[in-house]
Amino acid sequence: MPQKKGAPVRAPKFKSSAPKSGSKSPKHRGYRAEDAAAGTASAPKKARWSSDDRVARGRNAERPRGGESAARGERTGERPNWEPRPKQSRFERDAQRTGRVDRDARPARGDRDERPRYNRDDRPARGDRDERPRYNRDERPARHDRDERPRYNRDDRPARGDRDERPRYNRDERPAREDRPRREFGNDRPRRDFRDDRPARAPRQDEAARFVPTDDVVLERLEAQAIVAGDSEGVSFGDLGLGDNIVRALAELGAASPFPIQAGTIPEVLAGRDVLGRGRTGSGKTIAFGAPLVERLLRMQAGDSKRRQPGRKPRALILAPTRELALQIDRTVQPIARSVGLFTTQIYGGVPYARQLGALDRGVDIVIGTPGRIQDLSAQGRLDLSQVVVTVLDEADHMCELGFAEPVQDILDRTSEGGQKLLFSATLDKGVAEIVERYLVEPSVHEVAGEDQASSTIDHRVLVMDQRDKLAVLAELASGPGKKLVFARTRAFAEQLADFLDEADIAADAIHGDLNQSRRQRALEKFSRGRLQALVATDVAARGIHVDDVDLVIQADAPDEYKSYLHRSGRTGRAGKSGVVVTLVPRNRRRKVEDLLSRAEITAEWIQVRPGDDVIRDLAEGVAIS
DNA sequence: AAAAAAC
Repeated sequence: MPQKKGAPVRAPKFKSSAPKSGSKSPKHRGYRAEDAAAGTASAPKKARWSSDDRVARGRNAERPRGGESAARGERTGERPNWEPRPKQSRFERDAQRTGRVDRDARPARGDRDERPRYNRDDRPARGDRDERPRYNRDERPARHDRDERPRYNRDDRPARGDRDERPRYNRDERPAREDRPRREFGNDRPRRDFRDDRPARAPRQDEAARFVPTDDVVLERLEAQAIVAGDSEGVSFGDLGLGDNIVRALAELGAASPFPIQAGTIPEVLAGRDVLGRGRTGSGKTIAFGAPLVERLLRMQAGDSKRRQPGRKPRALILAPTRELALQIDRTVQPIARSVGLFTTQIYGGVPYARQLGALDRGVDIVIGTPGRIQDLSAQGRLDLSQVVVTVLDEADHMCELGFAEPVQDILDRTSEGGQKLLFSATLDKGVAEIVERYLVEPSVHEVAGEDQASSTIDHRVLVMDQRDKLAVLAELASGPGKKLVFARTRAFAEQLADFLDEADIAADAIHGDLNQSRRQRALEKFSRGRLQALVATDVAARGIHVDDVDLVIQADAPDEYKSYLHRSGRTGRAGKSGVVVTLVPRNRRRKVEDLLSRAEITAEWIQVRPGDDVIRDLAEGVAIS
């Protein structure tokens, strides 16, 4: 198998020259066993590197030392002051930092500032790189422009009064935008009957084939029965129809009594109806479909043997748009299922088949996974979906978008005809209409009444800044205590930002689709456990992912789609907790972001900032600002 | 045009 793009690549060892004295002794702080064995390239003095040395080792000759990046050189505008390092650098640095590699050879903490930060620096040159043209340090503009400006010192900032002259962004001076009527839930419109106008099944061979660029349009919401929060007051999971074991399992998961969306949909699911559920991010949708799904399977098998029968075919299927989300759903559903003797398994890509096939052979009741691998196994005849009588689409609107719709429909076609279908999302809209018309029968549609921004626990800020100040502002925002989730629009930029933050001594890692599954999971797990200050993500982490106590969501790039804004934001402020979302916007993108927020029906405070401003520090430190 | 999702 070819090397995965994101996997660390070992540099070939250099053979010729003899080890230098400086690295020979195990007591020397530069000592590395493998260097002694393999030999070290000519590094005359260990203390400092010449630019040639650095160039010879394939590194950016002007790469800064850690910690200075944010403050240096941004305003020259002539070239980026910071450039990405090779991908494995953060990984290796992490190994060094955590001591998993070379623990004993690692210098005492105090020594580290005096020498290059990475073991990489001690590695031999790679001869094959020498021929490639390299950036020449001597051709750079003189350093003086950078050296004159010291690293930004908070205490040297002008007193507050001096800064008042800078205009604060004034909402009222913004260009008027067309008055779009607020979307209504349409309680007075006739309820749509999805069945009667269902068209004959259309051929769909070409649907995914052609690329149709779509605007970020706000689709009509579906008619829904409003769930009034107060109605579920004092109602227990047991009252809703769940059995004792399941209620106990829910309590152990921390769900003592039902959230509104759960109170609304659980009885409907138990009644066997097709259900569309819309509850905002962090409102408890997983339990809303997971718990009644288990209860239903249990009721349907009443009388059958409770024992796990080998080869038993799955009777329920839960589809999610990302592997991490599928895993997370399983972490909630599995204990509920196990409490009544049912088994779940995860079927998703990026991992070997063997384990998944083994689990299927042992017999499984609920399959949870992503479309690709499920379609794959199913087409191979190794996953029989014909007994699936309950299918859930989590993030259903997303699952109905281009690229997902086709495999999702293929999978739905393989499930038992007439099986129950449950569609859930925080942004459920008419985008699911085609699937609904094709596969659902008289769905009952639910949403929680009064879920608008006014009732939200999330606070939105837009920081308008010079494009070239972005990195500095990001570093300031990401410093400080607490978990910061940073979103970038592309994988490459996410990777760059993680490197950049790590360089700035902010423990950071990245998660995106270019990384192998184990690195994706490891990054997310480290972040969850509080071992990272910042996790930089693409939209792979925008939907559904729950991490306790993310206090700040930073959008280094504004998203393209309003739904993405809503889902990214929803990584904070979960289950009624408070949270802050900060979007970094270069001046020339203001209009675009205004439109985006308007589609998302979000009102944010707009603030003009420069690096070092109090606002930024306060946001980083979680100080509430009115 | 990007991201995600199979090998």
